[in-house]
Amino acid sequence: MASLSEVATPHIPTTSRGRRTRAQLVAGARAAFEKNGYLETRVVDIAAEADVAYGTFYTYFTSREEIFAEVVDDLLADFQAIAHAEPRVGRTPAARIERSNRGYLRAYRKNARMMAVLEQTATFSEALMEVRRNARGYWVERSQRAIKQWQAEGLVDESVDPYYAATCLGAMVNRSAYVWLVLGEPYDEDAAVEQLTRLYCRSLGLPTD
Amino acid sequence: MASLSEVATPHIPTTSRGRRTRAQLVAGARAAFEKNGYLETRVVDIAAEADVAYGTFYTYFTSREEIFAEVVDDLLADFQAIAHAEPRVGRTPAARIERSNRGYLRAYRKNARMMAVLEQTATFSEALMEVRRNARGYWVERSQRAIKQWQAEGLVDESVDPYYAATCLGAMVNRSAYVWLVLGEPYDEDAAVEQLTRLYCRSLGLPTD
Amino acid sequence: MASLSEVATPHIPTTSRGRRTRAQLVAGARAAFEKNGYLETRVVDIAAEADVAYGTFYTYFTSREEIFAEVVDDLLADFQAIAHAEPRVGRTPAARIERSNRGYLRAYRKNARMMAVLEQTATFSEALMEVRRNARGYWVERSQRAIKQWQAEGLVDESVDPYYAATCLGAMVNRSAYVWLVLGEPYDEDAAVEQLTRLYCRSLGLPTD
Amino acid sequence: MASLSEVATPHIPTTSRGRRTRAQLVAGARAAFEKNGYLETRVVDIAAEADVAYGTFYTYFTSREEIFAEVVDDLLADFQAIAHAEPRVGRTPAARIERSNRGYLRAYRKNARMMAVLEQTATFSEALMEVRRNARGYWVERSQRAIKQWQAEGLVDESVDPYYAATCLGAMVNRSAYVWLVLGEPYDEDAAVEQLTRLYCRSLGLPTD
DNA sequence: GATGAATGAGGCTTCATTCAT
DNA sequence: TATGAATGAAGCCTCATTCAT
Repeated sequence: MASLSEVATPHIPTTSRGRRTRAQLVAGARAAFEKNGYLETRVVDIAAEADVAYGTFYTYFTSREEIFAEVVDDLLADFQAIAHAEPRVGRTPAARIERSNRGYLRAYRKNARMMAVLEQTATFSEALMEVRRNARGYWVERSQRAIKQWQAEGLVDESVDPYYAATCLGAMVNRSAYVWLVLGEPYDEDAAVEQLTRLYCRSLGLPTD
Repeated sequence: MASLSEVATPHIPTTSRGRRTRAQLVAGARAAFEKNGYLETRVVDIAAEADVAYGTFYTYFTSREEIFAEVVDDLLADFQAIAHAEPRVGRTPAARIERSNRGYLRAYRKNARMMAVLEQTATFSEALMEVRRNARGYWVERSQRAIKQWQAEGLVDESVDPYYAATCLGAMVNRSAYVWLVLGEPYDEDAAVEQLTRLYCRSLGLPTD
Repeated sequence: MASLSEVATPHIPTTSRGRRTRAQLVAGARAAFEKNGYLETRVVDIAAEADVAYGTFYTYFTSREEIFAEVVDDLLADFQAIAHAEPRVGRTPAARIERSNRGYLRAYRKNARMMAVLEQTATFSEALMEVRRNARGYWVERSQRAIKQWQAEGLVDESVDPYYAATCLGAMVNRSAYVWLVLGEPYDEDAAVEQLTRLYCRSLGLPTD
Repeated sequence: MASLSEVATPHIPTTSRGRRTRAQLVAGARAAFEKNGYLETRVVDIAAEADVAYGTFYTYFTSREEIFAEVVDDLLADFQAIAHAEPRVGRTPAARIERSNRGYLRAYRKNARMMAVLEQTATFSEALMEVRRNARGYWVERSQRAIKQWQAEGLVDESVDPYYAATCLGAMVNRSAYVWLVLGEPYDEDAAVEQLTRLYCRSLGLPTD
């Protein structure tokens, strides 16, 4: 997954004081974005959250876009880390699917506010649309490969198109997480994982164990 | 479904000339929103698209948000109309599900640009979030009732939770449409409907006919 | 002489009220530039001098540069008009030179403050340097042609190089005007014209009448 | 001629390291001013050119204006030195005038970039206007004395006003140098000196040798 | 002394909304 | 009713100067 902030060239501090200030700004930016969304966040809000003067923001970043890119990079890295931290508890397809779903929901829940902001920005920023596209591509690609593998093993019948299945089931998990964790529809994590996994497996004709 | 613009009290023209101008503005607004998204659309753009003077906008609307509400009302009405215009070709669950999915995709495709804009605005406007919540509620409610009915008829087993299933499968259809029609991922409508329906049915344990 | 504002595309008002406001802005800009120089003139100063709101400036101009270009165009037109309004009182070279010098000094005096501002801006703006270059070229070209003519008539000897003479004598008149009318060195217009003309004629070997 | 920086009280370094740093700053300032003009030169540019840290600038100078004053002092000293380094090759008025003109053009050429910057700053800084006024006064005063002397010797007739003549001919030389060396109009130094001197002498009625 | 980070005042521009014709 | 001009609040960015290490 490409880094969003790769192209950006923010000022890199030399001193430890500078490193501290820069980190404060990134943390402050995340707090501000989570509190007010991207659109309603002003540079002055970021500076206030970071507890530095207005002008200090521009010592390290040239725009709100630039610091946002860095916050998103951190977000995605954290998302991946949490999602993949789930313990492997079985080797059956259902176990793998459940593990993936649980990791996804957990990572989403831990970063729900920023995921909402990312979802927001992806609707008007071409660059962030690309970021989301890449993130989606990553999950869809993984699923597609697994489905093909299961078809090769005779576990999934050939009437299933791996591309459509991966896209649709990915959409299901991603959007369900949004509905529960951003829109705030009622849910229980265990039940959600269980039902998501059941629907996922049965739609492919896989045993639910 | 509540109308977004119910609360607003827009100026209602008495003369036919006024009605024409007002209609031009609504059409111009939709064109402008579709072209540039909500955020990048200025009142001046709407007036220009409508081919009326800047100030005329405020003869009929008090704000950009107000005219947007009206555009969204029209959008949702059109969406419903198209979605429900699908011919009933069978009485089996699979036939009903396919009809619903096909109607949804068709309606989405016909209004894809505005759906993208609605998706955008729903990320920062509480009122529009409510509109989307209602639209979602409508589809989920319908599905939930159908699933319960199928369970009563013994077609769907009791391990399926109607609320989660309706939520997740609704998310699947809604998000897949977004991925294909807004993000532009490749798809073929017939194949998409067929696969969506297959996944939908099998996840519930329904025959795909 | 090319117009500086040719490329600019300012908003052209439709109504008479708009025309009045725009004219107020141009007049206010000139007043502000004359009072504080180009560098110390803020958009807010121009708006204040024009007695309009801050934002109104941007209804007609996109920047301080743009309105300045228009003020300079007006300045140069006025300069030319005044300089050429001198009555023709004789046909001898000395009479023509005196007439030119008197016209130049008079036009300079009537526009001295803006000439100072133009001189200032020409030191850092490539576009305005070009304007000044053109204005200079106009006068030098005229002189050069006259000198060649006088050489052809045997009034000026061949040791004079028309290009250098026109350049140097143009520099003399132009800079003397600056010294007297911008720097404020003491001078009397009649004496200045008389002495300038004397030096000019004698340097070329022309009779001073 | 008064020194521009006389009133200022810059920090005078005690150590040799300090002296070196200070000298680097002055050299860097000149380089920066010549590169970008006064207005576009930032303190950070000066520090960068001098290869010292940003804050070090303020160890030795209190402002951009202060270091500029010092650069200008150096400039004028160098100008004088070069202008006066011309060998005395004759005692006739024409020889003295030619020597002065040649020295002026040579000194101007060697310092053309900074002369342009000085010309720029003199349009908005009262202090630098004074500096230029003094420099001008120096040359005009010298010429005026010479003309009076020549009048006493019967070499220049009484119709010439020494003040006007010195002012105008000084303006001619000064502005011609600017036109050639700052504006970049084509010129050849020998021809320029020759023609300037010819015009200068003949305007006063002096033999050109 | 030298360094590089922190500060915040100042000026610019946009554009939703109001107003005069 | 239609028009298009006028308004000014809000947010952005720069950079001279000050400060902590």
